[in-house]
Amino acid sequence: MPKSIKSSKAVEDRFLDAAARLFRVKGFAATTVREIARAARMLPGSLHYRYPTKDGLLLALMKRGVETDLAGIRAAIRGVRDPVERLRLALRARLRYLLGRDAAQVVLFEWRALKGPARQEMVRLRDGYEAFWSGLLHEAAGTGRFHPEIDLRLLRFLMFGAINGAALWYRPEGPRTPDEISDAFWGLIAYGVLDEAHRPDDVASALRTLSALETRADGGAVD
Amino acid sequence: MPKSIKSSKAVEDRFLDAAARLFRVKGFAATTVREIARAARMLPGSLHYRYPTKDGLLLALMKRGVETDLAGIRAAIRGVRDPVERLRLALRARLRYLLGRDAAQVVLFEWRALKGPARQEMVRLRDGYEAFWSGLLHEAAGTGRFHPEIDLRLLRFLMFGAINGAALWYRPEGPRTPDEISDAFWGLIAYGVLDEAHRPDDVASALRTLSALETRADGGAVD
Amino acid sequence: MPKSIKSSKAVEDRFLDAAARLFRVKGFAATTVREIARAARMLPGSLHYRYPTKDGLLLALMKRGVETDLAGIRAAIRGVRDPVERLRLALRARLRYLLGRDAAQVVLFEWRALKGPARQEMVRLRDGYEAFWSGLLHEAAGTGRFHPEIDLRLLRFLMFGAINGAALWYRPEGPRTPDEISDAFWGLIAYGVLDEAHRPDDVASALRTLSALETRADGGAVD
Amino acid sequence: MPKSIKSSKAVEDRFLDAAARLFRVKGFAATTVREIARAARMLPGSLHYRYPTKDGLLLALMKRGVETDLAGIRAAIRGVRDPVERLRLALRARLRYLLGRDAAQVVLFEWRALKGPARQEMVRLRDGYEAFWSGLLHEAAGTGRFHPEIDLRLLRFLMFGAINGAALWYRPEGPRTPDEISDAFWGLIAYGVLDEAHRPDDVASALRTLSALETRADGGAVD
DNA sequence: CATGAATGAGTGTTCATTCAT
DNA sequence: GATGAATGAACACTCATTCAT
Repeated sequence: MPKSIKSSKAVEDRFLDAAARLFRVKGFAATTVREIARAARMLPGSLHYRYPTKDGLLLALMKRGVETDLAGIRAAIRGVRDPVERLRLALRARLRYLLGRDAAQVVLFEWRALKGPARQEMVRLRDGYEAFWSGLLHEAAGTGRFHPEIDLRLLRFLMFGAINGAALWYRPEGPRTPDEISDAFWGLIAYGVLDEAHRPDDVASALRTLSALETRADGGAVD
Repeated sequence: MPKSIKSSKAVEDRFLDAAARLFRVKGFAATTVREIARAARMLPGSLHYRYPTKDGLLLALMKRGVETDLAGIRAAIRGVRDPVERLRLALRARLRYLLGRDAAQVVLFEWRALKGPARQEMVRLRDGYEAFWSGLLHEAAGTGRFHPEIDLRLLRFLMFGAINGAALWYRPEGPRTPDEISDAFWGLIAYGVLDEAHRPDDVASALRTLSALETRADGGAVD
Repeated sequence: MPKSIKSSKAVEDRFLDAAARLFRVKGFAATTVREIARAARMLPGSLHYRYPTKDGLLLALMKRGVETDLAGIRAAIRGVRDPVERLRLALRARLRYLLGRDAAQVVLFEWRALKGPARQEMVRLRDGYEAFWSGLLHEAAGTGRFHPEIDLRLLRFLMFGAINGAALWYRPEGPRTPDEISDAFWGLIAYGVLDEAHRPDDVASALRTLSALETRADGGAVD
Repeated sequence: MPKSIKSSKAVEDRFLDAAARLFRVKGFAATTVREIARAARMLPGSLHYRYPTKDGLLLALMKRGVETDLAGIRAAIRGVRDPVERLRLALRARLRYLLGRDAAQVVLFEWRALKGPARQEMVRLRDGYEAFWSGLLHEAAGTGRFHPEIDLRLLRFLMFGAINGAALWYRPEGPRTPDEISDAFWGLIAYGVLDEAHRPDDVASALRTLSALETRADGGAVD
């Protein structure tokens, strides 16, 4: 029954899309299932038929979000060899996805709403995602073109903080495309703010940070 | 009656402290006023006596957060002349506040929950805060030690994204103090990731971004 | 087509058996049609094909219960002439049915759930059943071996109360078979608890009760 | 605050009385909390303020029922010495309570609705109640006026089955008072149905039943 | 000032029933 | 005959807010 499978998938997507938009705009807790159903042009009972609980809907949304995100990034760097360039392109894909899909922002801000097993599954998902980025960073650093003193884990947090933060201020009608913003961030991170003429003699020591890695309370360290 | 004023202030602080902690852990919408009252060892009726609405409580919390934050930053840079150093110290103070107390973290993600006048007041509060940082950045850039092509607004977003993001991953038992994290971020931003030997000849063009400023949908642009 | 009739009957029995068990364990109102369908290894739609309403299912269950019960009792007393012995054997058959299958227990407590026409039909069913027992009792009393002062309607209630009550405390793994329990009840009812040496002189007056029959609110009196 | 305590107790009683009546007429599962609140002339939220869950309301109702029942029975037999007469008076009190208050019947039929800890507490309550009756029966048998072959546990089930069953057929407008019904039952149980002239020679063997006591699945045997 | 009982609109969820396939 | 997706009214329960004391 290609018809029924197709329509079933389409119905689920309608629910997930509607939920993603509302969760992004109003937040998970402030969004009612009735609003989601109405936005999907269905009735509350029908939503419950597919997703028995509101938490389950959020989890399904987040899963789809992470998968789509990773797929987009992998496609963006496919065939590119230079690890530093791969990092730049990955950042581009990430920001493009973050600003283009509602689900991505939901993943960022609403994971506190999940409890118990659903939360654990989300943590697992996120750890996998972070591990992927750790890999990209290690490969880029492995070229020898990075200052050797740089703490890659803090660098990852810096990059992600900047990129994710864009979800809070970006407006589609603004003057820059996501790609331009991403490249600008990358430029700042790669080359620094200070003119070369005004740098201290020993940049290395300024970049040096503690080497011990903290251990994460909710799972092992990725980096 | 300094006594009564003091005790009144203390009671309000108990409510705000309790609310700050709960909002951070569970989110604004997922926290009930009964929980806040119980955490402050009061009864729901008493909470409503001080803060007639839940939105009002969030707004008061945000106001206190911005004031405390700004006071900490101003104290940190008092007497320091060099604008670049002032920027570094301000970042330190900001992260110290963000990681040390619960209060302001709620500002980052929960303002979506506010509606109508409360939301407008929140936007005004945030705009004032951002204007302060814009001032710091312009002064630093005014030294001539920044690459002239840098978009200060994007730089502010980069810095704030990184700093605010730390609220999501920082653990007090981790290996670094807030000051160390802040300095490390500043080091990366100031000097860049790439070794000087591997930079392109024309860093300026890589840093150049569009000059037009986007207009903010929810208020005027600050920068 | 004896085949299709047979299979149709078998399917209906699967539904009724599943419903009987669940109604006994959880009660009528607390049992969902989905649970019944699942227990019968069918889907909700299929259950509704046979029994369009949940009330109808309960009614069908009750009908089957009364029919099976009466058939068992009739078989047990077939060929026995002595009306008192017929009464003892009927009690045995009744308890055997009640404890052996789930079906009829639901009749005892769940008819409150029915409304309107279904409830009237249930009352009719029950009245017919009670009329059968009234006949048995009148025949036994007609032998002249009963104390003449005994109110046969109250005696019927006593017997039924004891027998039906067994459905609430009986455990198959207990020390007595249903037949033993029934005979023990019959022994107590027939011969009394008090030793003959300790009876009052005038047992008759102690047994005498009012002769007027109450009228039933939900239908005519059977006895 | 005698006022508030008194009114608080009165409000709780209003809820319990309303719930008892509705549970008796429609059953626990078929009664909505809105109906209970309306019957108590309160709003749903107010009911929830006193009884956070519907199950808790049922449990409170049952507790009050058992306590009131026992208190009535104890008052009825106070000062009476003859154990057989005490038994007769206890049965009277029990039936009077059962037919006079809605709560009692709820205890009889709705305990299946309780789950987990609430169910265990109910079982404990019921065991205590049954133990009280066991005591009455043993004392009566201890007079030597009972047939020695009688199984007291089965006798208890017989008595309770008859008495409890009355809840299902009794109508206040009927021809007999609860006391008359109770005495009639007691007469039948005490002296038996069969006229002395028609008894078999060996009543003892007819009354004899197995001596081993079954163990209860949900707790120890009381008798 | 502080309380806590009461409110009632609204929430996530349930479930008997319908019906196109 | 059988299916299972869809329905929507109803459910138990929540909770910000009110207000008499």
